[in-house]
Amino acid sequence: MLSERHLEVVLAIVYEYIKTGEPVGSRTISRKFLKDRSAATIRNEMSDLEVMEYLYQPHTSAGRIPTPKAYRLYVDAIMRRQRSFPADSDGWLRELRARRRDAEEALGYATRLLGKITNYIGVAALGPVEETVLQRVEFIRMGHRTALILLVLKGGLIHHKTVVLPCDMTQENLDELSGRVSTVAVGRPWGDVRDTLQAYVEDALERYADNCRTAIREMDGILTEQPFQFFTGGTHNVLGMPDFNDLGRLQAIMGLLEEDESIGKLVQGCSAEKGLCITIGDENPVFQMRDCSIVMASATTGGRRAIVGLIGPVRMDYERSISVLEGILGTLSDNGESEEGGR
Amino acid sequence: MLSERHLEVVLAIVYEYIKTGEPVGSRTISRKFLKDRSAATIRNEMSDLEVMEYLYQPHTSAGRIPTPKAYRLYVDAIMRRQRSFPADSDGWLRELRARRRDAEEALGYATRLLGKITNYIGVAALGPVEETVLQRVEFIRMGHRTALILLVLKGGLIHHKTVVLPCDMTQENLDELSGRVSTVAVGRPWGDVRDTLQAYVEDALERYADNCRTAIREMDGILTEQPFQFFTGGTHNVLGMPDFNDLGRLQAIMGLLEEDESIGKLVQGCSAEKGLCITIGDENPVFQMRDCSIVMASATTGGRRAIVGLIGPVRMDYERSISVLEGILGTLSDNGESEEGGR
DNA sequence: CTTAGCACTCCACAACCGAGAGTGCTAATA
DNA sequence: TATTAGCACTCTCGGTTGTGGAGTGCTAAG
Repeated sequence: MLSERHLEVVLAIVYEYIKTGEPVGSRTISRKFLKDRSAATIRNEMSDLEVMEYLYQPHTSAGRIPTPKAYRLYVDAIMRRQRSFPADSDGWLRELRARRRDAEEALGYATRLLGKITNYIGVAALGPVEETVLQRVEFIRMGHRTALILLVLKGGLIHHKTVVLPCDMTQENLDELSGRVSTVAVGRPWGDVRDTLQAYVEDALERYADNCRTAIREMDGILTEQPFQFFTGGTHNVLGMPDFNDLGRLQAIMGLLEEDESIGKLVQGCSAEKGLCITIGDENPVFQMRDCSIVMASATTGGRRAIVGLIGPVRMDYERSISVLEGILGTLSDNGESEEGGR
Repeated sequence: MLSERHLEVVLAIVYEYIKTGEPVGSRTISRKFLKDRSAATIRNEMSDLEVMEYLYQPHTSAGRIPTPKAYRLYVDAIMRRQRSFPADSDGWLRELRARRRDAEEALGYATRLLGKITNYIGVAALGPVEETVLQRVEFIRMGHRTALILLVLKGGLIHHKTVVLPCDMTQENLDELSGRVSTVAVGRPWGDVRDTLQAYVEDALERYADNCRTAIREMDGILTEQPFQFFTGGTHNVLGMPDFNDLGRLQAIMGLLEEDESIGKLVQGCSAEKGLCITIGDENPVFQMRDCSIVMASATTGGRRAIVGLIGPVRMDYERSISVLEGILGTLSDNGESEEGGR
């Protein structure tokens, strides 16, 4: 198995390779990290590590490059360490805090910020509100047989949708309808009242039964579907990187980041577990991203689950990425001020 | 000046260069376009065109490449021609039409669609509503001293903003306030009623004067600022293109497309004049876009001014781009069905 | 177990060369 | 006078060759 020194060597190689991007030779390790051992000794270790699939050589007589397996080792190691905020992003964090009121705007800004600070790609997914409690319901007549459904949720989130009703209604009728719906539905979780409401309108409002059914169906659609929203920022950052010199692959990646479903797939691994989550290279569910790693974490902002992350090359600076992400996340999340690791 | 044949030659060169991307030689022109003239004759013309700055050579003994000046000539020429819809995008247009109800969603989809069909970058800017007529005003209490301002405009556009008031108010007070504001402001252009409203609340509601002033100020902010919204789609399309082999420049371009102001600058040239508008290479106001051309046009969708465009390399297929853009725009714009050129 | 020494491998880079495409010029032609 | 054929010249592109350097694997000695 892995001896203590094997571990030292492989971690050193990952560290060095992340910094330089060049295959790492035995001399380098001997000179910079394990000063009391000669290059030849290191070479033997490296040879072992190669058969264990922690390293590989692009060709004989080149240095070694870490495999995803080695990165995993490295990442697990630094996850145990304590980190501190990067100092340079303080001003931006203030700016971010100012936008925290609107979750969508905040996440949009956060992704751009992540991109700017780290030079990787920032991504975010904003989930539905944790508990959907209606605060206000309005039906507004827009034209013949079309009405605007307007729902204000507790917490200030607003949903609206223009719908076509089976038959025309005056604004007065609609007001009456929204009044009745309000008395039943406002202040309680939607899940609890939906069926009650259904029964109630069937019973009391048989005059507009069709319209009511449509309206409630639409409301239910709005409130239970509540799709994730996705954000990206700084996609252009990875353009110059030597790790992405294959433009075809890079194009595939950029293409994915324009589709909501793909981003959804990427972050879904994180949605389960709490806290930081890192997928390296081909660990992640979309094969086009095999050259990328994703560092992500979840938070609650404005009562909604959010996943914020960074996409970079497998050879990304995980340590710094984690720090920055935690900084952003701390600022973003509902339990306010810096709450972890801080300086 | 430009003789008839000079023109023929330069147009042929642009046409051929757009198709192949290779410098065009005199033989090619003689063989494919001006069959009754020899290569030597064409060479003389080309020499003239070079001193007139319509063409240039990347090096001696290469063919000629058109300058922006030549592209301008070419574009002006094809603008005069009648075009027909590209047949292949019919299914997508139907899809687009289905989303026309919500201008924002429609434009988002339109840019992605443009990207997909043309393999260039789709952009769009959505302006403010032409006439801001309030249909409904609500103030909703969210917490101590914070309230949600909810404005429904004629046409179905919704604005909302959470504001902090100078002093706390009950929901009843807020309802009264919104009732009063509604009676004055609903159904008339905001510009006409703002001052009336101001005077009225000062007069009749001196009890909440501070709050009213804040509320009206915020409303005015929402309704008069009404910033443009911007959309992009298919940014990854240009990645493989040989015209953008300088990754540094490409990165600058992609960076710009993430900033709203930059896109604003790019489309502002179009906002003035009606109809189609093409900027070629360094004609456009942002120097980083000197390798790009933009084909754009404006429309009205959902009562709002929209500018939709395509960004491609200077060597883009203008003819096809224009066709596609017109197709999209026709589907998108308020006066409904295909209204120009169409098959 | 560790290390110095050495032969070997392979890449990266530069120099070189020839083929091909296209031009400019000149002199002949209609 | 406008057009064209012919020809020498230039420049790029692709392939080949050669060299320096970095790094390895192996062996034998400490």
